[in-house]
Amino acid sequence: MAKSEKRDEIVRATMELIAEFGFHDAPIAAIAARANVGAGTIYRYFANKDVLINEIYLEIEERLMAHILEGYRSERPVRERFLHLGVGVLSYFIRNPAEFHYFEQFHISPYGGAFRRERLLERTEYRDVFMVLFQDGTAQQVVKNLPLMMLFSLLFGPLFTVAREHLLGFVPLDDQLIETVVTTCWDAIRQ
Amino acid sequence: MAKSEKRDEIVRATMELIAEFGFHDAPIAAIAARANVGAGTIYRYFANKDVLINEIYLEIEERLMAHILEGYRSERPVRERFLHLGVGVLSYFIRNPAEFHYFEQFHISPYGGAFRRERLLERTEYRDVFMVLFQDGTAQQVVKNLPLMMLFSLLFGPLFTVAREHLLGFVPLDDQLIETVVTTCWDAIRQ
DNA sequence: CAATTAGGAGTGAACGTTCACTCCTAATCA
DNA sequence: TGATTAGGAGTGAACGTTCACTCCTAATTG
Repeated sequence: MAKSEKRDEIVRATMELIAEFGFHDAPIAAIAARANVGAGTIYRYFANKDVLINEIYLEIEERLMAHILEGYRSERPVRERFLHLGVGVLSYFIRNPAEFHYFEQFHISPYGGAFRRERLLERTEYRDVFMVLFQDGTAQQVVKNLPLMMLFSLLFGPLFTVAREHLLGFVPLDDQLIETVVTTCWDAIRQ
Repeated sequence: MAKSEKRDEIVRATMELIAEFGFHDAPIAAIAARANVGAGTIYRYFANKDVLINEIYLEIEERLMAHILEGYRSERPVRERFLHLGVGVLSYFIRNPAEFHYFEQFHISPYGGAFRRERLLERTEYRDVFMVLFQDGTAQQVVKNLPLMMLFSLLFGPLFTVAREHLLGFVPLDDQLIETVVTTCWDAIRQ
């Protein structure tokens, strides 16, 4: 196994276990077993469990961004960009359940709150692309004039909730319905 | 202290600690200390920690329902009922931060998934009032013809996300903006 | 063969849970 | 009515278990 393969296995194993059992029930011993490495090996790649947990979040964010920015054209109309990004987020997560559950649990837990507070002033690709989109939208008066974070919430709230319901088996999602959900979110924020 | 006062103190302490530190960092010792009871006392009221955690969720749900059903008139038009319930949920949670954070963490964690699966076939006041509302809406063709759980998601997704952003200090919410958020959700689901 | 990396038994701390005991209240008795 | 006893809620030290993390040996690499 190549060096970075081991790191990847640890990340994958941790993500899967926390997605399935939660932060409170994913001990290092279980992570090591699922990753097929020794417990000590984990500490060669990560200073401690908290660092591991935080880094996984960053990795998921990166992969998600890479996916939704594929084919994204910032010169297109606001509505088209909105649909592209919304569909991108939703389709990525329902194709990657473990990443989704991990992402959500992290985001809602005190980890997520602390993380976002530290990041408040940082510029991130993640924030920028959505910020620019919504700013364009309000400037062109095609989007309601609401606080930026509220527009965020009106997109991500439904997306995450629908993804969760789908993954729990409470609502069937296909490409057609994904499109419908995002269009419906657009109906909410459009002027 | 009357008998049930102790139970209430335990519930309150657990809720606050889990809201602030998460499931993984709210040990029984800390709960007992904050509730001003002995550790053993907790086990006179709850069989074990898992039972305690699940019962608190039920209690929050009850209190929330009691709040939003106050003044609810099921004979009024769909839009008016929708606004009443939406505003009720959002205003309850931003006035009760610990309950909100607890509710969210529970809901998104594996606890929540297991809980909802067990409950699938049960009838609950909670489900009924929203189900009837959305059924009326689609029957009267004032609401989009979408799966019930998707209509749920299009209301609760934004509400919870906005509440979270507000409680983390990322968006200021007043009665005026609460009304705006719910109206905006209505724009999403209305035909 | 030296240097680096991996492994997993070992470690002390912290965990949920228990249990022998202490009050305090209220029923019973003289 | 005052004295005695019974009952049960409350307690926190103690228990066995599990945890995150360390450290020394073994394996691998160049």
